Amino acid sequence: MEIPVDKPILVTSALPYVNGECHIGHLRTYVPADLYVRMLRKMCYNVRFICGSDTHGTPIVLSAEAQGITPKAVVKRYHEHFRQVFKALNVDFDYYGQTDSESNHRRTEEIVKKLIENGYVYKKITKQAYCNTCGRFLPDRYVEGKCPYCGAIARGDECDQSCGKHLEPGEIIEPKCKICGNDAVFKDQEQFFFLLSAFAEFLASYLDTLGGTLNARNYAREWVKKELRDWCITRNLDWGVKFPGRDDLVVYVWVDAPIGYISFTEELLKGNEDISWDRYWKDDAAVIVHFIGTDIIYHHCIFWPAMLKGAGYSLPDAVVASGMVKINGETFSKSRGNVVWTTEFLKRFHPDTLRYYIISQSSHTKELDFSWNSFAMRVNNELVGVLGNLVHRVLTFAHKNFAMVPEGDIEEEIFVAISKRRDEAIRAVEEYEFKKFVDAVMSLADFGNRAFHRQEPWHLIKKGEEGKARCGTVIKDVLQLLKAVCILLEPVMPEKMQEMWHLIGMESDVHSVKLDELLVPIESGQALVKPKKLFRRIEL
RNA sequence: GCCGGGGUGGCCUAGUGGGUUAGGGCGCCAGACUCAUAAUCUGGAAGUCGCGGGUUCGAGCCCCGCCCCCGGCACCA
Repeated sequence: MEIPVDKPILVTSALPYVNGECHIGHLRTYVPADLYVRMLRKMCYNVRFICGSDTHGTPIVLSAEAQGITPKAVVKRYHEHFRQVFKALNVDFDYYGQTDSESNHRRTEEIVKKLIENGYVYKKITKQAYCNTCGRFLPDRYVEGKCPYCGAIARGDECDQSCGKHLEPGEIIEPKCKICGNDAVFKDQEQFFFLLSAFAEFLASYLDTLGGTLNARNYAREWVKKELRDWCITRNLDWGVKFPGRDDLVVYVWVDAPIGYISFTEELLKGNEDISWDRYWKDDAAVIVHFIGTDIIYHHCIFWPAMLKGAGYSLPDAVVASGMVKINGETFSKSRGNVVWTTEFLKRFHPDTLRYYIISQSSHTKELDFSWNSFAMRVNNELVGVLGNLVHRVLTFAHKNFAMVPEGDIEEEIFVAISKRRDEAIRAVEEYEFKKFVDAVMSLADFGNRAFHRQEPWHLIKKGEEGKARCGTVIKDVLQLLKAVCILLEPVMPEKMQEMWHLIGMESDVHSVKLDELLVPIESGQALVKPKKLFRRIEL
């Protein structure tokens, strides 16, 4: 998507559901979003980046009960955990909130009231499974019984193992509570529904204008082409945002979760005199980009825009959906131990190597198959072999023979090479092709190795003053390349590139350096220290 | 079943307004270099671009049929 230069941009990253620890699957969304934001800033856009914890819903309530603590305590614990993980990985949100905040309660109530006012919410009696033993109503996924069509064991809402038919509430035979295993009964319950069916036409045309990745639009179109069923937006729970006027009902978690995007914007901009939150969410004065995983496309491309439209809010401009992560070809599974926890990973390896791997291993919308072997290969071949080695060899050589950035002019071909890769990198980011982005930049380092080797400075240095002067030019050319690599790779590996920035004699903060610095010749005379190794080989 | 994505050398993969010898990476083989983290550089072998038809002077890219793989099929965070 081409980004309008004159508008501020709001980038959001999917809200982690805080009932468990962060695994590397989560990062597939956050790391590219962070890269995107850092790169846009280098391109001088006005960007704000927000996220927060998704705190409501049944799984958190159950998780709390299992641990004998309150939902609030569960939320607090994992909210803190995610904050720390993001900090460790340098996923640098301008604001990280949580959906149980007062302002999110308020904003959710306001939006639900508005939907009611506009005639998009209606009441309906439904059959709801109730477990007498647990003393609670059961969401469909916690009900198990026999399929009335084929007789196989089925979930409350769908015959998921056998015939695949959708089951209406109350249809399932011999319902049992999946939590305690005892019999469940169906009770009549008053629930509220969102008139999603009224938005079919709107959504069809909206999806045609939506930016972001193709997988998001295609997936959503499929639903719009079929019939859109109205959506039950209330639950019989205590934990959550109360449905207006009903103390016994909370809104479904997928109502208040995305509204977090709005309330976090409000919280971020509170007291900001230059711009207020409603410029983003009411006046259509900003570009809104959501980074999510393919598993929640439905909610972001169907429910969410319909809700916003129905309540009179601005619509998202782009939805960028990342593919799922697998481990050694298998789906994540906590029970089978097929999972890689982020904190465990970070005990062993530098966060930037993980960021690099996630970005470079596969195209953003495709599945990423993690393996320790492929991780080690990327680090050893690319970060150590190509980039780390180039930095180390040229700086060691320069330090020994010059001890500073040598005099001399930079060859024109260097600037040509940099400009070419810069353009490729910008195009890649605009297309959400983050692998292409990193590949384009790394090819500059590759270019550097070839140039250095071809000109054999280790021979030149032995050929008197003239040789030394030419040698200086070779080094300076490569340093210019490294400067460019550093700037362009900062969005991928912020910490390592800051280290490298200092190694090549730069004193500023590479995080705030803009793209126009790419073609500014590196200055001669700056002291060069004996380099330390930027990356270390991984032996498995 | 329906919808979407995909099937390109041992592995991963680029490549749609159809047009020079199908591009890159990993791995492999040979050689070079020695400034450098056994890193680097040069060269090489290896592909009937899922199958069968068709359109065209010409198709990985277009059309028809078929096979296979992956994901989704809703209130589940």
